[in-house]
Amino acid sequence: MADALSSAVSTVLNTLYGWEGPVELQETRKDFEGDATLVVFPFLKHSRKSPVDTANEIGEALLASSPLVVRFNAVQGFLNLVLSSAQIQSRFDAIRTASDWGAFPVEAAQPAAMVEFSSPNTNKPLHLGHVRNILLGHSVSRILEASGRKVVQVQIVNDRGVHICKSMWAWKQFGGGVTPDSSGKKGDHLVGDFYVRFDQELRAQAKELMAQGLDEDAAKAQAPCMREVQEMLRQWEAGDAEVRELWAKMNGWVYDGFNATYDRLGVSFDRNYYESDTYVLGKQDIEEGLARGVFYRRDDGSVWIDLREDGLDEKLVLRRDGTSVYMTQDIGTAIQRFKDFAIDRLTYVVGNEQDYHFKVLFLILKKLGYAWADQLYHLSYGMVDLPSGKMKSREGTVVDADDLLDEMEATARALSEELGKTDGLSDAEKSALYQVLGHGALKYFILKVDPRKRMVFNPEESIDFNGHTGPFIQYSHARIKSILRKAEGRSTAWTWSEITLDDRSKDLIQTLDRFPEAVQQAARTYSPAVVAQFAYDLAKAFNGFYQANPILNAESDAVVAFRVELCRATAAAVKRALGLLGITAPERM
RNA sequence: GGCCCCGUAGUUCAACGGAUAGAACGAGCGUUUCCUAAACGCUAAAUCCCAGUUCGAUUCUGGGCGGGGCUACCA
Repeated sequence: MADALSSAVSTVLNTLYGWEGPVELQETRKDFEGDATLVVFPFLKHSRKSPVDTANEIGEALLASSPLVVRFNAVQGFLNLVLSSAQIQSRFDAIRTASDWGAFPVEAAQPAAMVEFSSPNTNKPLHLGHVRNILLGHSVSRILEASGRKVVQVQIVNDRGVHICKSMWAWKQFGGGVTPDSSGKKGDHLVGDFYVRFDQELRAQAKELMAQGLDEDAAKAQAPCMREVQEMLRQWEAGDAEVRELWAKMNGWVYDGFNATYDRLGVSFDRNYYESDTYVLGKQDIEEGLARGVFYRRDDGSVWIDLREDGLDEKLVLRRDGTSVYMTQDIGTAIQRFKDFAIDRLTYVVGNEQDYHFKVLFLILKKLGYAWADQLYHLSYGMVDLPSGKMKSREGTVVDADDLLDEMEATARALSEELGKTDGLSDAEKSALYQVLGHGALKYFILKVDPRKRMVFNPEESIDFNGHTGPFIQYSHARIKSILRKAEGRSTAWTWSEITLDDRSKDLIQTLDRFPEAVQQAARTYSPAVVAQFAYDLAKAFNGFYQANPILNAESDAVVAFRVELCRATAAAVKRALGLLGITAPERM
C-alpha cells in the first residue's frame, strides 16, 4: 500500500510546503478510522498553522489530488487517511497473483551471504544455548534467501585442544572400550559423560594436593590426570598415530550425535570447518601485516596490535613462541572463507559474551585492508537464562537439547490426545505431527524474542501451546487447510463487483500486504523476531476474519469463491512465514 | 577499577522520537444446534529513580540504583 500512497502524499507536501524530505506513513491505530496515518508535526513550521489545520489542509489536498484517498480525519497532529476500496482491491490482486508472496527472487549471479552458526565443541552434547544459536542461524539464512540472497551456511567445529583430550583420557581410563553401539547411547552424550568423568577425577586429585598445601590452581595444574592430558595434547600435535586414531574415533561419535540433533531441528550446513585444520591459518597473514606495520613485535617475540586509538586495547595475535591464539585463526579463517566461496558478506551467529572479540577481529581485518571487512557482522545474541540465572554444568542445570526436544514432543502428544484431534491418523502420522507441533512451539518460543536480548526459559513450566505461540499459528494454518479441502470442486469464479469488503477482510488483506516489508526488515536487522511477529499478526487477523465471516456458507457462490481465495493466499503466506522460522505448517492438527 | 549490554503489567515478550504503552500466559466474565474452542470477545493490571533535549521521550543525553557480560601468551 505504502508506495503509491506515500508518493501521492509526497507530491502534496512538496506542492504545499516545498517539502523534499522523506515521507513516513504509519498504520492507523485501531481506535481511529483510517488505514494510514501521517504525523504532521514536522510540517508545522512550513504551514504556519495549528496541527489540526495543517492536517486538514494536507487531507483536503490529498482528497483532491489522489483517487487512493476517499476520506480523512484529523486528530491533533495526526492525519488519518481512509483508502479507497479500489486500493485495497488492487493490493489483494497483487498478493493473490504473486507466485511467492513475501519472497524476493534470488539473484543467482550475485555473490552469496555466508552465515556461520552452531560451532560446537566436540566434548559435550548440545544444550539450550546452542539451540538458540542454531535456530537463529538457520532462520536468518532462510530470511536472507527470501530477501533475494544466495546463502552459504557454515559451522566451525572446535574439535581440538585440551578439552577434547580430557574426554579422550577419561574414556581410556574408565571407558572399558564402551562405544555408542555397545551402550546404546548417543555419541555426543557418551563423550560428554567422559568429559564430566574427567572433571570429577581432576577435582578428586586436586583435593588431595590441596590437602598437602597447594592452592587450587596449582593443584589442578599438577594433578597427574591433568599432566597426562597435557602430554596427550602434545602427542596429538606431534601427530602420534594412536592418539590421533582415538581422537578421530571419538569425534566421529560426536558428529553422529550432532547430526542426529541437527536432523531433528531441520538444519544442515553447506560446509564444515574444523579447527584441527584452521588453527594453522592466520600466521602467514600476521607476518604480512607485521611487514606492513599493522602489527608490532615486542622484545620477547610476541606480536601485538595496538587498538588504543580506536578505543580498544592492545591485543596479542601471536604468542612469543610463535604459536597462534584464537584471534589468529579467526583472522586466517575469515580470509580463507572469502577465498573458498564467492561471498560478499559474512555473518557470525555467536553469543554476546564475545562482543569484544568480534569488534577486535573486524577492526584487524579492516586494518589489514580487506574491503569486505565492512560486510562482517556479529549477530550477537543474548544468553538463555534460567529463572535462577545462568545455566551451569557443574550444578547440573544445563538444559540438554535432545531432552528438551523429547519433552516438547511428549507435551504435544499429551495435549493433542487430550483434545482428541488425532483420531484417524496412523501412528507414524501422529508421531510426525507431535514432532512438528512440539518443535514449532520451541522454535517459536525462542525466535519470537529479539535475538539481541537475553531471554528466560523456565524448565519447570512447559512451553505454551496457546496464545502467542507456534502452535497457535500452526493451528490457524491447519484450520484454513481444512476449509480448502472442503472447498474443492466448488466454483472459483468471482469479481470485485460482487464483493463487499468488511473490516475483518480488509484487515486480513492489509496484514498480508505487509509480508514483503517484514521480510526485508527482518533481513536488514537479522531478526527472525520480525517474521515471528508478522506470522502471529497474520494468524490473528485470519482468526478475526474467520470468526466474523462464514466462508463455505457465505451468501453467494461468488463470495464463497472470494473468501476461499483469501484463505488460500493466507495459508500460503502463513506457511512461508513459518518456513522462514524453520517451522512446519501442518495440514491438520 | 575500565569497557559493553540490559531494566516495561504478577510472569514471558512487543512498541523507525508520535496518539489513550501493545500481546500472550496467569486472574475474572462471556461465546459452540454453524466451516477445527490449540479459537473469538470483554474486565483488571506496567515504562527502576532524578534531571536535560524536544511540539512530543519506554526510545536520545547526563547522573544515580539494580542485573548480566567482557577485561588470559584459554578456546
